[in-house]
Amino acid sequence: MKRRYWLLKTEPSVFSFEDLLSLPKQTTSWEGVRNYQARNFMRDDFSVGDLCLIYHSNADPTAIFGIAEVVREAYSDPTALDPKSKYFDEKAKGKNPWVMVDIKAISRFKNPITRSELARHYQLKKMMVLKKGCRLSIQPVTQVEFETISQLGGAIKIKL
DNA sequence: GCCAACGTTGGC
DNA sequence: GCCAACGTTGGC
Repeated sequence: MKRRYWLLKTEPSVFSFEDLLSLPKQTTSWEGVRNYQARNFMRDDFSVGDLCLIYHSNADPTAIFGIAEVVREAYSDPTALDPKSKYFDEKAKGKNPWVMVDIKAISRFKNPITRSELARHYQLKKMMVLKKGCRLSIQPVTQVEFETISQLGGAIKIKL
C-alpha cells in the first residue's frame, strides 16, 4: 500500500502546531471535521503511516509549520455526540457519521512555508489550498509537493 | 472587520 | 429536484 500525503488545515487560535508539539507523545485526535468530503478522505483513504502537512489558516502568517504522521485510522468522533462540545451535531444522534484519525507530529519546519511562498514556487503553485475560496480542510497533496515543501521547510525531526 | 466563495438547508 | 437564503470559512 502506497503512502499518501495530505494537508490538514487548522486555525492556530483553536489548535496550533505548537499545541500539538506540547501534547504528550505529540499526538492528538483530529476531531471536529464536519464536512463530508473531508470526512471521506479520512474514512476511506487515510492509512497509518500517511504524512500530513499542518497548515495554519485564518492566521498570520498562513503557513505550513510541520509534518505529522497518521498513527490511527478513522474511528467515530465522540465530540459529535457531546452536547457540551462545540463540535456537537444534533443530527448525529442514532448514527454518528463523523470520524477522526490520530496524528503524531514527527517534524517541525525550521522555515515555515508561507502561502505566498507556495504560490511563488513552480512545483507548488497548483496546490488546492491556494485556490480561491477553497474551504476543504483536508486535502490530498502529491508526493512531489510534499517532498518539495519538506525540503524547503528544512524539516527537523522531533526528538522523543 | 470585510466580504467572496462555498456547502447546507429548506420551501416549494 | 431546484435554487434562494443562510451560515461558515478564510484571505486579505
